[in-house]
Amino acid sequence: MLPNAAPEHLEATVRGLTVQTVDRRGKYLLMGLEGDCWLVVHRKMSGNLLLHEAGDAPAPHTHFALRFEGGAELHFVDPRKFGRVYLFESRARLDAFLSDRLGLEPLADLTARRLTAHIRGRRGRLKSLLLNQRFLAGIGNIYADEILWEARLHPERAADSLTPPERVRLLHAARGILEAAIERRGTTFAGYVDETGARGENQQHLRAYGRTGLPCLRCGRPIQRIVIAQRGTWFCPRCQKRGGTSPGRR
DNA sequence: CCACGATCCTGCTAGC
DNA sequence: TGCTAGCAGGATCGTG
Repeated sequence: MLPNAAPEHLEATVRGLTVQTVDRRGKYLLMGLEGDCWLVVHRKMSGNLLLHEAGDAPAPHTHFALRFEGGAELHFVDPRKFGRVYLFESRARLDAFLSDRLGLEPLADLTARRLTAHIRGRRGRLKSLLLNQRFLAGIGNIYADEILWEARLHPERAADSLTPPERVRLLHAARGILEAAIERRGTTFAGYVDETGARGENQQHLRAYGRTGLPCLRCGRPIQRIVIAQRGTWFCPRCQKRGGTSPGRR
């Protein structure tokens, strides 16, 4: 789980340094330590970061822990072992890593003008594009489906075929879905919990993801499941027409 | 630029 | 009840 640092090197480098900042870029958690040193965590599919008291027995599948002065410990628990912890020894190297992988932040950088410029020449399907972290950073399978449902856009629409009003709908849906999910402290399906072990609430508000056969909450038509880019994809075949115009319009 | 499949892992569950 | 195949919130790489 340490792709860019040997465990001994990471431990020796980080030991004794104060955590000065905690931030996020896409799905990467950024811990800024003294001396321009950066610990970066990606939870991938099954990782959880849990705050423990010193001496608490680590949960099964605990692969990494930081012990702080005063006795708190931050444990990285990840059954599937897809999660990763990176060490960067300067902000410049961290930024190079991030900018290689991540596009615009939907909650910070996204404007209609930038979306328009960014989407030009993208002939792939909307769903695939939303999952592409180099396009927009931080959107995963659940929120991609929720965003497209909210925007009333078919997941297989060619991205560069969107009209200006459709792009505005996509932009507003991306912001709105992510803001609401954050407000509800995340979406807990299999095991996601926050650092205190608390589950999110957003799974109670999903309108497309996982709702095969259940009535669309806008029009009543059953939600349909297809597969795009090897990922389950849920949408309303009436509200999210391939061609564009949908019943909620006008 | 894009689609697809394989890959890294373990846990859960639907179906037999 | 017990077994097993298939699937899962992600990202990367190779092939075409």
